[in-house]
Amino acid sequence: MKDKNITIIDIAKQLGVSKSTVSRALKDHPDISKATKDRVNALAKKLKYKPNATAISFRQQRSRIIGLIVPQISPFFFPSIIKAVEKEVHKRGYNLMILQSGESEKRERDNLEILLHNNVDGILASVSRKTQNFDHFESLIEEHIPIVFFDRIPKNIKADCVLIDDFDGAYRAVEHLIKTGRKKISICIGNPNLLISQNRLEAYKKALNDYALPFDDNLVISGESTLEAYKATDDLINSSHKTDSIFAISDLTMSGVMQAIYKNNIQVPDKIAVIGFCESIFSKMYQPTLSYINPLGKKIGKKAAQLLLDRIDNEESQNSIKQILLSGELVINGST
Amino acid sequence: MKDKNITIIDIAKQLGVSKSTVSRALKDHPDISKATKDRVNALAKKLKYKPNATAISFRQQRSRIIGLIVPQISPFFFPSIIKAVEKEVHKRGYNLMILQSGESEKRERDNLEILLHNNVDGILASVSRKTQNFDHFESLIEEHIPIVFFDRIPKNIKADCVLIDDFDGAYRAVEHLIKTGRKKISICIGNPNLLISQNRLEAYKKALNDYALPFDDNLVISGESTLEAYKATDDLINSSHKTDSIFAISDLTMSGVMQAIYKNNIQVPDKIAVIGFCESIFSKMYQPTLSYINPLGKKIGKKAAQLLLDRIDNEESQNSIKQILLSGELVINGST
DNA sequence: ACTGGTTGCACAACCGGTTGCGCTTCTATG
DNA sequence: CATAGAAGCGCAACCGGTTGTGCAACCAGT
Repeated sequence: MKDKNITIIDIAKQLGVSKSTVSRALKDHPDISKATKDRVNALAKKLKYKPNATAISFRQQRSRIIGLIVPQISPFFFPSIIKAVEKEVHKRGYNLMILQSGESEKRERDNLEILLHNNVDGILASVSRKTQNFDHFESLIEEHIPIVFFDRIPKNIKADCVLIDDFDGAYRAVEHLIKTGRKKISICIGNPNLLISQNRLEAYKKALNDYALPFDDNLVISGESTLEAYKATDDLINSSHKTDSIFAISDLTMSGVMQAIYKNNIQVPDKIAVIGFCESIFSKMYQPTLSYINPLGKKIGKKAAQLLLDRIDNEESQNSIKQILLSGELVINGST
Repeated sequence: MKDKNITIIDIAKQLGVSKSTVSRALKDHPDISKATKDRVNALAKKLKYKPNATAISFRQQRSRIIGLIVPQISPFFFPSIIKAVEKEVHKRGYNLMILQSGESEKRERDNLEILLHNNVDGILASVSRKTQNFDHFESLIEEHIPIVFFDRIPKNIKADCVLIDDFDGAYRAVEHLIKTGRKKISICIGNPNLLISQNRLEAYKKALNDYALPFDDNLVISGESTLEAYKATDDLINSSHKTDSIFAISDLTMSGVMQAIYKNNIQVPDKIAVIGFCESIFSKMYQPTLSYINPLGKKIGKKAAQLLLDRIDNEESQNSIKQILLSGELVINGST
């Protein structure tokens, strides 16, 4: 039970003016004399008046809240996205309501409901891995609720999207391995159904092909979780396929790969080189520090937020749908 | 620009009843006949009526939003806290607005302002490392805004708190090292000004004392960041002090410690045993997997949310201030 | 003195629900 | 048959700002 807040009515009464005058005085409206404005501002300050955001949201029919749906807050590059989104959004006078789907389609739908109930002015979303049916997002678009997808986007969606250029990044990672003399390059993908796995695998194939290296199905392993990636890598290492390098397409798979490497006491990069597609912070958690393609969470967050806010703020010229591809950065460290 | 939403007035008009009747029908008020309720509910469903949460917040003078302030979303156990808080809060019909202070006192104050502007019904907070002056929190308490602190709490604050039992956990970690035969036990703390560092260091001293081991200042190292912890550990390893085990009091220091260990090619646990005070997921990122005290983010989040919601929902019996200590769990893995 | 324009403010509607109160109409009871 | 009470619904105020409109007071120009 909070104490009652000061309202413009309190100020109006004490000053013997109407509440509309107070309202306009506070917003420096030209209709109000300087003398009145000064009196109002002085009293407002004295009483520690805080405008009631709920009342304003209600009146304006806009909450100045942006909804953000992510699969998970934590692993691994979402935090940097969130940070960037938060910064951009605050800069333009909005706030953020962050919800996690936990990779569940049901919770994703529930979260969308929550955001709508809270009258968010727009939504930023990265879809859950398990979501198969995207009609909850499609109906938002039909209702013209501004929405921008990032990183994990629904198939064939008619909305703004901001993406890592998976293909480009993966290609450069593999190319880097090739250029440092590797011949039996493995790739550890995540869930094969994810677009991200597919794209990065395609790039891997293309790079091999471009450099005239054979594609060997045995060198493609997959693990949806760290543990699965660990097992798959362990199997690969102890198989007859003699890989000389591994490209791990995500933080989670990377973690699994490195565990297997430690377990088997493999020299990196002498015996096997490793390159990831991960956040810089994780590359530093291993020895030697890992080479990686940085997925640039910060850039994604900033760009996605900008697209959304532009769409909200400028009501016109919104017919064009923008799909933005951001290129990851290749950082070379001790593992290659 | 979103499409206009259906309101109870739309329903009322179509049905030829007043909006108060619609409102009551929707909430199953006894004054309304079953026939009318059925008609209202049917039409509401047909039109996909969604109550306007902003209007309700405004009228009820409560937002059903809980504000959550954390230093950072990511490293390392905040995600599990957030997840638990989110779950608890949703269960009781509230939503979460998450803000990060980024370990900055200014942003912590700004975030508090944002939450107040958004009329949150209560606040969960873990304070920034750099915050020295807590009057922004104290004035909240004076205004009787429900608030619960967790993990990092202001000194001498008169509010509910939920804490890890640092002392207990650290004691058990050191005790475990002692019982496995270590004699020259080091501790790597974070910022020495933090309560967490101080408490865990005290426990370390007490455990040594209880088991009749001498305290040696040279075995206490500190690193506020991973890099600093790395350097401090590296120095220690290459010094004459011959430590046989290290207790790292946080995820960040742990990461630094392990990097130094890898760099110096030290056998774990043969030459140096390592134990952390970290999330389970991080213990698995090293080889051998690390023994650790689990700070139980999930429990903290749940408990903190429950305390806050209880305080919000039951208006009475709120005079007592609760300070809750949760014990971490000792998990023994390959590193000790 | 009359007109036209400007200045500075008040009034009231409005946003979408909630809720106390009061008004019918119908039923039951003495 | 009169009347008390209940059932079912409408009216209007209210939450705290914002904003279109109206209008009095004043000034300058003719």
